[in-house]
Amino acid sequence: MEQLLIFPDPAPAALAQTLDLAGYPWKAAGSPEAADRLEPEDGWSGAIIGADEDPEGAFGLCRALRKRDLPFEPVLLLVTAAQLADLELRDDLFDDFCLAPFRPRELEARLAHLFWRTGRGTRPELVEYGPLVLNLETYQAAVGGRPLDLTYMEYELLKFLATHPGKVFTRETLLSRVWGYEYYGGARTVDVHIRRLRAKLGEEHASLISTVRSVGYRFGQSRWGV
Amino acid sequence: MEQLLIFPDPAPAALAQTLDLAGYPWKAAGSPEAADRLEPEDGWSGAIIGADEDPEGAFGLCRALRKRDLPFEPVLLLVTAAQLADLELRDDLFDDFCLAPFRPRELEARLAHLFWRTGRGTRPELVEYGPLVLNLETYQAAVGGRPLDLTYMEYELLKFLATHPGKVFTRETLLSRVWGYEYYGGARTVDVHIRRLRAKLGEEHASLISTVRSVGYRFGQSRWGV
DNA sequence: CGTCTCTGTGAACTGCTTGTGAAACCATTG
DNA sequence: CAATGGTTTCACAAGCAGTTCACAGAGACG
Repeated sequence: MEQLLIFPDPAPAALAQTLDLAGYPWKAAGSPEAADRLEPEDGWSGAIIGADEDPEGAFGLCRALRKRDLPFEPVLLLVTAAQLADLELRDDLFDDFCLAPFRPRELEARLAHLFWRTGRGTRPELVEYGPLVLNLETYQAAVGGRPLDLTYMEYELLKFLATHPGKVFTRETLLSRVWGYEYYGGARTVDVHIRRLRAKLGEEHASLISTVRSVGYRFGQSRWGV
Repeated sequence: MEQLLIFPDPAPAALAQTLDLAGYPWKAAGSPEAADRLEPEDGWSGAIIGADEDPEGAFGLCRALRKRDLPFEPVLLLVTAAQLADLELRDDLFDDFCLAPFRPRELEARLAHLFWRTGRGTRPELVEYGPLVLNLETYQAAVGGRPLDLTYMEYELLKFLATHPGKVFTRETLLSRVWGYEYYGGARTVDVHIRRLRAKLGEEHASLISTVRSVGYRFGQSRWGV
């Protein structure tokens, strides 16, 4: 069986012991670079990221994992009770979480359930909204049946917006969530990428992205009902 | 928002309290038949199934929910530590689980994440008063079902008023609370914005904002019914 | 090493938002 | 009824936020 990626390095004793007892092979890595270096031929089967000691490093690793091409590995986050509130805006960085300190039985159950449901292909590889379709596996996009030729950042920005339809994001939020938390750039960057997206979407669908003056940008229409 | 289905009936006090505090509407049902009978028009938005007291009934309900046609509702299972082993062969009956007794924060976080990954988004933060609805996430407003096209300051002013219904604010207070504490502007500024708001609310609803002569403005009815 | 595309930024341009003064209007009071 | 003080309405100008454009550095690729 493929290996699990553990953060941080060295792996917390309780975690290592639990995984060994449960029969999961694993390797610890302390950074995205280390994770790349240690990665098995056929990729990681999943990751358990401890966020209790070094939250920044932990979320950075999550982000790095999510940015990679597929195959996609399920991410289980270990957090303290105090960190629960922080998860709110980071839903896209993990697939399940477990409170630390954890019960070995609970962690095992979560791992088993996580593998079960990702093995089932529960993860949506398509993002659809109205005429827009994003294929997350092939990095392709289409609107109204017409394929879109998007660059990397354009795709990432559109993906983020399309997975949160209706919600308004400030430029700062977009910069941190799409470009990265450490990124420090001007707000014009966002404007111009929005403009390029609208141009590629074509006149007909340019209105998929609307401007909310003095606030930011919104993709699609509001969702009053849900 | 649609309602959550709770098992068993009556709902455990801790669960009911947590959901009420978090703002999730819910109904308890003790059997698949009761769940069908109580189901809202637009279906359940999800289910929280307590399996600690009556495991057979709980899993029976899960099975019944999974047998139904779409729409598919996410199922969160509450289990005791002793029951973790039972989950092994029942992966298909639930989408996430939480150990009981649970921490309210953890349950909330699991609900939010569950809704996020099943594509239902989180609950929109709404401010409602009579026919008026403000969606704080999408920066949209509607009155009597009709969308309002408000500018930034109009929206901010209306939001402030609508979150303090019945209370009278002087122009000075509004200037400092809505425009900012350091803002020094004329009192006419408030008047004109109130006027623009009333115009956009339409003749029918313009009276939502009433003038209190020599004092200021009030949103909604006074608490004395006058 | 050269070429090409992608990406970020400064600057000009445009249109809408916003604040303001003045005038009309209204309620209250003497 | 007239006087007064407060409110509504109007029109307009200044400023600001968003759009658009052109360009240069970075990075990928052959």
